Amino acid sequence: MDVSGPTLTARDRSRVETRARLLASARRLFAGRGITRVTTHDIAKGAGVAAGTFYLHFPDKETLFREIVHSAVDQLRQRVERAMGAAADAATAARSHAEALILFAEENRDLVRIVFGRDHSAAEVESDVMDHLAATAADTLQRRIDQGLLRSSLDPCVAAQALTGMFARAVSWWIQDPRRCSRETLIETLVGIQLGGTYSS
Amino acid sequence: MDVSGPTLTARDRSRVETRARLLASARRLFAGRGITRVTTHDIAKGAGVAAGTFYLHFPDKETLFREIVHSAVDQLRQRVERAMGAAADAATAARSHAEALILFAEENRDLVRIVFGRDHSAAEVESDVMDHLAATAADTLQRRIDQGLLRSSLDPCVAAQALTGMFARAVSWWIQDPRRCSRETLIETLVGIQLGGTYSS
Amino acid sequence: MDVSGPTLTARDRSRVETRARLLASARRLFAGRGITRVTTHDIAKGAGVAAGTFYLHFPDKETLFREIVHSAVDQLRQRVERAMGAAADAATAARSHAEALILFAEENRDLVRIVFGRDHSAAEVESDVMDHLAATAADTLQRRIDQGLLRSSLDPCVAAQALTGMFARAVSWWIQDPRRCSRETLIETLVGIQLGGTYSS
Amino acid sequence: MDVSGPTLTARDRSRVETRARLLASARRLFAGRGITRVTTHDIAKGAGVAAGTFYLHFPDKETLFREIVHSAVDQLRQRVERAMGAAADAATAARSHAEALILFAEENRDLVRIVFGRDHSAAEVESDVMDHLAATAADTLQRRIDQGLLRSSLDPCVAAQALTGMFARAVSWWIQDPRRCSRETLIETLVGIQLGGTYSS
DNA sequence: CATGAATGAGTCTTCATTCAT
DNA sequence: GATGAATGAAGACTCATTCAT
Repeated sequence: MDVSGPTLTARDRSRVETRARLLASARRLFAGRGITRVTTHDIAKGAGVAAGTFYLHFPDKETLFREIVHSAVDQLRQRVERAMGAAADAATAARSHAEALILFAEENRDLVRIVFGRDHSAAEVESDVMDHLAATAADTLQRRIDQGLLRSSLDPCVAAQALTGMFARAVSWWIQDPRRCSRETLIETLVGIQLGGTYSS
Repeated sequence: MDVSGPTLTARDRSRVETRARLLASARRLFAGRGITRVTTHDIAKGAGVAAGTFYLHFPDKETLFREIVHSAVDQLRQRVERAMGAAADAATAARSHAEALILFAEENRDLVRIVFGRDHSAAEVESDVMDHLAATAADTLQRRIDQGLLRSSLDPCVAAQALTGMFARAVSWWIQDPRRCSRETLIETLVGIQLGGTYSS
Repeated sequence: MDVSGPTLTARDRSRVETRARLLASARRLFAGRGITRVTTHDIAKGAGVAAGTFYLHFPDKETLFREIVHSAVDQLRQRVERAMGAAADAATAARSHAEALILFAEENRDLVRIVFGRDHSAAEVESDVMDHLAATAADTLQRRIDQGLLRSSLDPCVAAQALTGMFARAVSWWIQDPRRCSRETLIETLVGIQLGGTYSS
Repeated sequence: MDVSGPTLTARDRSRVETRARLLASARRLFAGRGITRVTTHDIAKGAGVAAGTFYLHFPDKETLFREIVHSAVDQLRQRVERAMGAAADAATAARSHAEALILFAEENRDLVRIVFGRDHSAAEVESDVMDHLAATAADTLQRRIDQGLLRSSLDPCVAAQALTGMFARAVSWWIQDPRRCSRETLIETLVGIQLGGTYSS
């Protein structure tokens, strides 16, 4: 298959593989025990390498965790963009957005639990993620304002924070135990609030 | 032996005072450095007592922190109840609710920052607070459903999580730096979303 | 004996004792293995206390070592001052000085070996000691210049460095193995150089 | 297979060059940070070779350092011998000796600082150097005794240690900051002590 | 010869918690 | 009740050294 020449030497491949195994080991352990209760030694052992090897690939546990989360956030953004790009009207867009978000959460339950769960030793990383998501949301809302789609009484920055908080909380609450309500109910409610608020008109 | 009232009272008073000083010392230090970077020794020293005394009043740092937060949450609930009880209609109630929340946050900036800020070593406590607030919100929403005030497409549990997440995020974002927007803008937007969603009708 | 009241409580006494035992343990271990090959754990164990106790008394190994050395240097200075104060003329003073130095070295062989020996992980501490001794020597020489006792072709600063280096090297060489020459020979030679140089007139 | 001369020579040359670059890299780094704070990785990287290559040329850091120092000491000895060989009388010899020493120190400031400076992680190497220099000095002094040039009250071994210590300390003190006194003053004082001691006759 | 990824023993340091006084 | 010295488990991180390629 890979006939593109020696882009990766055997050594490079091994390096990349070790790194990947450390990443996988960390993700697995973090999901099970939370970040603080996992040591760099645990991660190395879980990856089948020596303790020192960890530091050949990551400066510390925090940085490794950031990398895991950031790559996930990147994926999420791509998904959401693709989902919303295809939407014809506001209602469809809101629904696509919610569906993409929830699907992603289902496919990355471990990560959502680590980042938003009770033992979020995730600390600053959760903040970074939220800031990032909120910033993206603010951009989107600004565009809607320009298109006259947003209610004029809303401030885009505040609304971005509000919606980000709303989704993060609702989705992570649901993913904690998906039996809490049907996926459809979750989507309906989240989309409903966006489209018409909470009060019956 | 010594069964005389005053002595016991004096003892009790001193006990209560020591406890209060520990609480105050902890709150002050937590606000400045975040929970993980404050040791029980720091708290004791800040309260002017010996290290061991801490354990005469609290089993551990976590419990002490819980107590600080829980008493604050209690206050908050009383305020919100009082504020909303006086409201005539849905719009007024939503506004009163938002105002009470924001006023409380302003009066307890330290605490909000500790619980919801970047370095939320608050960990599980934030979760507890959110769960508590969401449960209260769910009750309120259920009552509104019974009164036919809530949109029928909304699930009260999901909506409660969503609104709690929305407020927590928006208010803690604003309190981090109140120059980010005027208090009025914040209130308008949060109330606006509840009353009519984000899209212009 | 100690009827001066409770200047030291039992607790203080225990604290002081622990500290003293750590100091003694360190000195013993340093002499045997050199500083770098002694860990704080070793010192604690040697003193019969737990590892953490070390840090209750000293911020680190280096500081502990400095304290050992500085108190010894203080003693040395007192001895030398006393010895030279009683001297009538230059020749007597030089001899008293050398004798005091050598006596001190004999009584503190361990320390001399640690500070000036082969494995002087003593590092900066040796430098500090030498700087200190040289500064003291410079003062003494300056006084002699004022009294017209010193040869006019000598710079007191340079001479202070030279004499300090001379004594440190010769004495630590001898203390390494006192059978290398008799104490009298050592003294004679060191005093002789000071009084008349190395060449026969 | 390849037994042709030139190839082998090229190989050898590359081997010699790699070795030289490691030596140069080490010397540069040692001067800047002191020995302990330079790792074998640093040295290899500074020489533009891989970490493992280091061990193809030197068994360890210590040995490499010894080599640097020993070659310098060899140079020094040659210089001093040449300088003193030409001297007609004792006074001239002493002056030539001092001048050669100081000139060498000026040309090898880095090395002097590493070996004798504050952070002499040089450890045992300084001792070796001093022992070597002292042994050489002892030989010289013995020869002078045989010629009747040395004061009879001096023991050549002790005097050798004393003079070695004197020069090492004074010269390294001066080289640390040559503005401390003029080169002439330094020479005058060191020669003066050798020729007539410290006291005015 | 050179490479550089991997090794893993070795240390320092922190801090919640206990307990004799 | 208060004290504060002592405890000791726990974890992060370094770096000389090896060895398969």
